[in-house]
Amino acid sequence: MRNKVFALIDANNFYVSCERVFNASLDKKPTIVLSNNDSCVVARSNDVKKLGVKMGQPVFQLADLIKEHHIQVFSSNYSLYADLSSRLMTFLSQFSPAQEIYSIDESWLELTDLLLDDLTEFGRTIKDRVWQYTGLPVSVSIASTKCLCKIANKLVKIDPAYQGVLDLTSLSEQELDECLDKVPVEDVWGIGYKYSRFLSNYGILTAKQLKYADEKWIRRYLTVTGERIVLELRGISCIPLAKEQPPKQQILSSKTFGREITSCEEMREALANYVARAAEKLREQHSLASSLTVFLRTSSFKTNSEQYANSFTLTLPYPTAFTPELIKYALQGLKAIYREGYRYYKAGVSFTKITPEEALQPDLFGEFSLYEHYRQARLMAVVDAINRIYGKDTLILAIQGMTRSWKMKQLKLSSRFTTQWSEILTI
DNA sequence: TCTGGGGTCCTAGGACCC
DNA sequence: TCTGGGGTCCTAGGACCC
Repeated sequence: MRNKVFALIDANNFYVSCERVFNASLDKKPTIVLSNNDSCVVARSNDVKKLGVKMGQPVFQLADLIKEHHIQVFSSNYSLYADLSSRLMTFLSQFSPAQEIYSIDESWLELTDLLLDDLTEFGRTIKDRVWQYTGLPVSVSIASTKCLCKIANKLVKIDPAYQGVLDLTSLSEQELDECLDKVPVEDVWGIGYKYSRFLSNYGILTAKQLKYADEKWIRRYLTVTGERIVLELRGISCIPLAKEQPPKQQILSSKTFGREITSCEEMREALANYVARAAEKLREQHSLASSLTVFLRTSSFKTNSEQYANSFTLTLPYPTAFTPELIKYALQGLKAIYREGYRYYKAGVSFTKITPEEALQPDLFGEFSLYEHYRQARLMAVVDAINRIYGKDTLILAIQGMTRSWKMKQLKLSSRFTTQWSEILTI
């Protein structure tokens, strides 16, 4: 059997690069993008990385640095990033019939059957064309397994000599091992904080050492996923390309509030909004949910005030994606766990036991009526269509509230250049 | 003052079945 | 004396990812 060939295309500093697409003045300026509520750093330009700013670092710790280096600061503009991501993925799909969209800024292409004789050249073509057509800088890494692609991706970002493209399939086994020796074990895809600490206790510190570890021993302590990583490092492909996106088995909507919530009224309003958002996602993938979990918590960073966290799971009498129904049950769950006297900073809702809408089982004896179900589905389809065309939250339920003073902070938001006519770039 | 959000996979253990 | 063997399904918890 012929060895497989995969390419991983990964956008560099994706959120920062998105901000730069429509704002050329940012090109040479150090720039960061913040998480929800403008709290943590989630994307950094290269010069900011060099200043030692860490992924996930709270921005309040950086006040001096931002002033000193004139760092440009942006709130997360997900409408913009999602749209540019979709352009990028569509553009990449022309380079191979087999594509897996892995995250908002990463895509795999399988190149096994393409019979390319110069893979590095092919990688350069992808990189240059993406830049030309989307304005996004990407790195391309090519290898015989997905795990090795991820390794190549680390190397390509460390060493500018590769100029953004690295093909590991052209290397001899010995050259490959030299590369693996440069990668710390915690940078291997699938090895997180706990596993890397465990492995280093046994003297396994690099990707190369993991490659030559006893796979049976690894399986015992790192389960079958660990064994797969070892085999993938040896060039045996165990993680196939996932072309189809299976429907989600869990849909979650949760946020920290812009300020702490202390009244049940506001909590009900916030929760209703989270349910509405999650229900939209549910309908987007044509699914129904039959289980719902509500959770809330106080801030664990506030050590001086009393802590409380709880969750409540309900099983619904029948699967549904009807927002008013889901809100009704979520509020029942909330009633069971809400306690007066705490300062809540986060809440959310999660749907599980998700089934496709066409697999709906009519209930002979219960309160469920198929006729009612279709009426509800049509109503939601109209609401979703209106919100899609005229902007989200054009139509909402009264309980979702008009002021939403608890909403998250986004003080440094750029324009939604590509998805809102009113915010289109003017020259 | 201030600390993200949304997912997946795997395993162990309990309940239950014939 | 001696109390089976082989399964499935579900959930919680722990690991990981971007």
